[in-house]
Amino acid sequence: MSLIYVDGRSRTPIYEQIVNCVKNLVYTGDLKADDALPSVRSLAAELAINPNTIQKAYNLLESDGIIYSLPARGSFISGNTSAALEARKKELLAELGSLMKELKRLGCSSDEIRTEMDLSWRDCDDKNE
Amino acid sequence: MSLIYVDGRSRTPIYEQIVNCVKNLVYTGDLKADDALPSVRSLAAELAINPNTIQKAYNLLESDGIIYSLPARGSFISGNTSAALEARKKELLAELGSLMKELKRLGCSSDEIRTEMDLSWRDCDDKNE
DNA sequence: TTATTGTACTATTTGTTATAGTACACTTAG
DNA sequence: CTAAGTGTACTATAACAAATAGTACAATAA
Repeated sequence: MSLIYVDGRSRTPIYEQIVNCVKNLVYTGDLKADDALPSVRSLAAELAINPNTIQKAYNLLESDGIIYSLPARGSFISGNTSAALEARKKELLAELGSLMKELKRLGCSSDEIRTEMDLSWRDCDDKNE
Repeated sequence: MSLIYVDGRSRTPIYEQIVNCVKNLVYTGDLKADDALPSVRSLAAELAINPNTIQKAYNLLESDGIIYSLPARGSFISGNTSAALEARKKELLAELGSLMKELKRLGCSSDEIRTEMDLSWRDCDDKNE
């Protein structure tokens, strides 16, 4: 079973979830350079979605420099992914920033946010143990 | 000119942006109980979008208890909006939480996040001056 | 009276997402 | 060599949400 998962009820498109999922797996080290990804067809079967959706995700990953694909061979993690992933982190930090601003506009106190932040941080630890 | 604005390039639907915008204005005190909202038609004209989109947003706001509408009169801020807005804050805090978790999975350090957080906080101050 | 208000419709358009199906050239395992 | 599996490239369609277009009605306010 692969490490890639998807939430059909989410508002974010499936192909985008896959893109993010693979990026995260690379960043955490679960996937390293030249590791093979599941084939388009097998991953489609496993996630019970259309192969075209997987292909779309893989295409995006390739144009982002995260993976490379060899016809008749498979798809693999790129050798140099750091730049692309740094960009991904910047994206997420930007999201965090605008969320913060909206919360502040809503009258949320700095302490309130800090509390939520620490809570999530600790909650994340629990899952990793 | 009204305080309500919209970003046509955003992925979040226009009607949802309007809903959030009004909620924020109430929370910050820019809109108080029984204040009149722009009429469906005038706001549509001002934002250069379809009246039906405004109506959809107003309907959602009404079912959320944020506003009330009187036929042939207009739409106005509700008297008791605290419960609904507390819920909105909870929503945003939950978003913040999952964003935090993803950043942590990406290997983002607690300090890195704290820095971004402080930066956004200060940036928000600047705009309000 | 006249203009403006919220409201309620139906129909249509647009864009994105996802599915369905086919086909081709290539590699690998047997 | 054969057969299965690979990425890739198509076209067509379905499904859905979002937004637009247009009309109509009853009530209010100037």
